[in-house]
Formats: sequence, structure tokens, C-alpha cells
Amino acid sequence: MSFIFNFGIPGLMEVLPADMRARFDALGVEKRYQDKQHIQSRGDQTKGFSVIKSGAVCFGKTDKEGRFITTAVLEAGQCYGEFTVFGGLPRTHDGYAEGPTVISHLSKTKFDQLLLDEPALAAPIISLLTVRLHHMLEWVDDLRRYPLRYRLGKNLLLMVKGMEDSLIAATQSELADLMGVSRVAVAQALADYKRSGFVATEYGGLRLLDKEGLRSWLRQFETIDPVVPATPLFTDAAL
Amino acid sequence: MSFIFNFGIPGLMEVLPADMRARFDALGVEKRYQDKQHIQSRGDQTKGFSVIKSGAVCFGKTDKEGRFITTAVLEAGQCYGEFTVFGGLPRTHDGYAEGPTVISHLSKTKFDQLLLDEPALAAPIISLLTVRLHHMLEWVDDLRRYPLRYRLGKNLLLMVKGMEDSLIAATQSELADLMGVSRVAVAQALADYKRSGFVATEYGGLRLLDKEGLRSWLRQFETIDPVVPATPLFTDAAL
DNA sequence: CATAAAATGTAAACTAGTTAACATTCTTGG
DNA sequence: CCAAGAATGTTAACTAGTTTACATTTTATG
Repeated sequence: MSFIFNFGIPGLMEVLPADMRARFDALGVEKRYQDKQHIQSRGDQTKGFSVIKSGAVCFGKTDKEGRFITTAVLEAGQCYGEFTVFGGLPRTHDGYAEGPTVISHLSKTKFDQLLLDEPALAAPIISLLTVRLHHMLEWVDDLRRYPLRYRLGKNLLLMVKGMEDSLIAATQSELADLMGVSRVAVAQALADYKRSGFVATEYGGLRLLDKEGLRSWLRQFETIDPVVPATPLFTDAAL
Repeated sequence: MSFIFNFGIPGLMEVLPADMRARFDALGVEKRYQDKQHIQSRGDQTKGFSVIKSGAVCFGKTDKEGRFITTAVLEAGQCYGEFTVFGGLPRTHDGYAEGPTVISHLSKTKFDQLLLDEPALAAPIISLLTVRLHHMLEWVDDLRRYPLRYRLGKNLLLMVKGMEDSLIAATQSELADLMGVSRVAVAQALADYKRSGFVATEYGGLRLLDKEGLRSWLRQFETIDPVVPATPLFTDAAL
């Protein structure tokens, strides 16, 4: 499962030149986590930058009643910890492993040193932050503008983009988490889609049967024309 | 009026050393705008980085029915254009001046050159993006977690922080825009606050009468403990 | 200073979400 | 292979927001 920062957003490691990646690997301390294993707590003062080598990490906050609300799930290739390194903040989220996960941790000290040694690292980091910020703005905007049955459809299409089989392996609870709504709301939206023949649900997932149909059905909601990048996001930002 | 990126977030210019600020001023082309004057349109290919010298800029998107939905209002000291410069995107929002406004525009070419000449500029930019991203995450989180009468109160308190008079000069429509809800919803929340004696509304603004009372009333909603920065955000990020 | 424009206050009908509950179906581990 | 757990499907009552409407108050303007 995944969230905001995964769809169509390449990870830092993917855009970094090989030699830089190697330096990350050399400096970082790899740590293994089992499924569900706790990684960090909101409020921790452990400052550093981390790269997910494999698996995924679920970030969120546990409220006083003990209920966990997911903020984002980052998958392999993605990094996190900017807030502690660049913002001087303690950990802002609880985090635990989703599936067996390997993470390479760099302390703030080491990371700062790396950035001093390699000023070329700044560009990809700025790019990464920019893309995430842009993504968030769009997300908030959609949240205000469109109902769930638009947003869910849009994100389902995003999820299968570039996949040949159109099978989304996420439970409805996970999709609900993803969209920040209740499971019932997701089930109802999916029931709608099913009636129109856009999707077929199955245990533990669903299949997009008619992407084009869904796409054009969604267009009825769209109140603004989408902006398409002139150059793709995340080119080697000419710094 | 202001939005997400103003409360408690210093502008780029405020954190930049004097010499760097001077370089910005030297390279940029200053342009004056009258109240309500159009500055940019979503989709424009004009790429560059801009600094608001005085006044404010309202960003948003106009939907097909012609209705404008505000995304953010940036005030003097704030900058924008990261998406065009670092993300290779066309302008993602429509923008117009709020009040007489002066903006210093740097073309992408000039800005790229400036960054090459001044690698030290990377740190404050990274910091800025980080702070904004963090703010957005918190915003989305609050959106999911809390009802309007919590979020509005929280933001009213944020707005008067550091002010001695506790007068907020924003119409209810502006507050509604700010919170991404209808004017009626804001009026109802304010009516609640009034009944409790926390605020007094007046034409074109409102006054916080009992900050401490409001603060403690808000606490009843809070489901997680706030995280406080160990070191303040936006220190000269030790790069 | 009279009138228009802007802002506030409030009610009513509606809608898209919520939680709770429960029956059903599917999968997996002993 | 069957029992337990997990996931789905669906209903019902509720709630926090929406839009529309309109009366009232305040400010700005010719």
C-alpha cells in the first residue's frame, strides 16, 4: 500500500547519480525491521535522514484514544527525515514497518557532512521537496473541490498507471486510510463504480475493468483544466 | 488576509543574510501591481522565482464556472515560483495582487545562475521548502482530524500570536476562504465562540476577548499531544 | 446625506460524509 | 479441512458541512 508521496513520485535514490547513491550507502547504517515493527515515535529527538532500501514504512499519529491515523506510507526508494535534518524538529510522526523492511539511517551529523562534501546533492533534494510540496497542494485542493467518488477514482487510475494488469492489491480499509475517509465511504464509492462496470472488487483488492470509462466519467466532476508539465517533473534540476 | 504559508513562517528574505538579499534585489526586476491586478495565470510558461517586496498575492484556481478558489495568500517577504524553477512546471495557480503590491521577478535563467554563484543559497531554500511541506502535512492532518470549530479557533489564535491588540482584520468570507469552508460555516463557528465569550465580531473583523479561554476550550478536541521543536524551525540549517 | 455596496446573522433544506452494527464471503493456519 | 480471522457488502441513524435565501447592519460614495 502507499500514499501521497508514492504515486508518480520517484524516490531520491532513483534520481541520484550512481556515485552519490554509493556514498549514501557507505555512510548509512542499515537496519532491518519485521512487519509491524516500530521504527520511530512522534516526539523522538533522534535526528537523521533515512532511505528505505526495501519494504515500506507507514507514518501517522496515534491519538489519545490509541487510534492510529495514517499520514503517509513511503515505499522503497523514498527517503524521510527532512523535518529533523532541515527543520530542527523532533520526529513528527510515529512510524512502523509494513512488511519486512530495510532502512539505511544517516545521523544528522553525517548527513550534514555529506551535504558539505557534495554540494551537488542540494539540487535533487530541492527537487524532491518541491515535488512533494506541489503534490500536497494539489491534494488539499482536490480535498476542497471534489467528493470522494471523484478523488478515489482519480487515485485508482494513478495507481494502475504503467501497470499492465490493472489489479490494485489494497484492501478497502487501506484505500480508506489512503483517502482519509471511512471504509464504508470507500465501499459505497466502489459500489457505484461497480454498477457502472468500471471496476470489479475481489477479496483483498480490485481490478480496473474500464479505465477509459472511469476516466471520462470522472471528467464530469472536473471544474478546472489540468496543467501538464512542459518538462517532466524531476529532471536534473539545472542548478 | 493570509493563509497557510504566512502564520509563523518567516519569508525567504527575512532569513537570508544581507549580502544575499542585495544580490536578489540587484538581479530581480521590480514590478508594481494595483489592487486586484492580474499577475499570472495557471498554465503560463513564464518560469522564474519571485519575491514579494510589499503587499500580498492571492493564489488560487478559477474553475470552469468561473468561480475562484483561493489556495494561498502570500504576503511581503514571501517568495514563490519554486514549482516553475525546480519542478519544470508551468504556473500552477492564477495569481492577483491584494492591495498595491511590488514584486521582484527573477527569470529562471538568472535564478539558476545565482544559485550556481551562491551555493550557500541552497540551505535557506531547502529550509523554506521543508517548513512549508511540514506546514502542509499538519494542515491536511488537522483537516482529517478536527471539525471546523476547532481548526478555526486554532488559526485565530495563531493569527493574533505576537499581536498586542488581538484584532483580526479579516471578513468572514476571507476567513472562510482561508479555512476552505463556506461563509455560513464560519459564521456559525464564530457564533459559538461569541456565546462562550471568546470573541466579539465586528464589521470587517473580529476581536479575541479571551485567548486563554478559547485555548483551553480547544483542548477538549485535541486527540494528540503537540510536538514542540527542540530547536526553532528555520535556524541557519547547518549545511 | 442618501443610497448603494459590502458584510453580518440566521434559517431551512440538502448532501456527503460519519459510526455502529451485522450478515456474508473468502483465506489461512493448525 | 474446518475454525477463526479478515475482508466485503449493506443498512440505519447521525453530523458537519453545503447552498440558497433573506433580513439587518455597517461602510463607502456620488
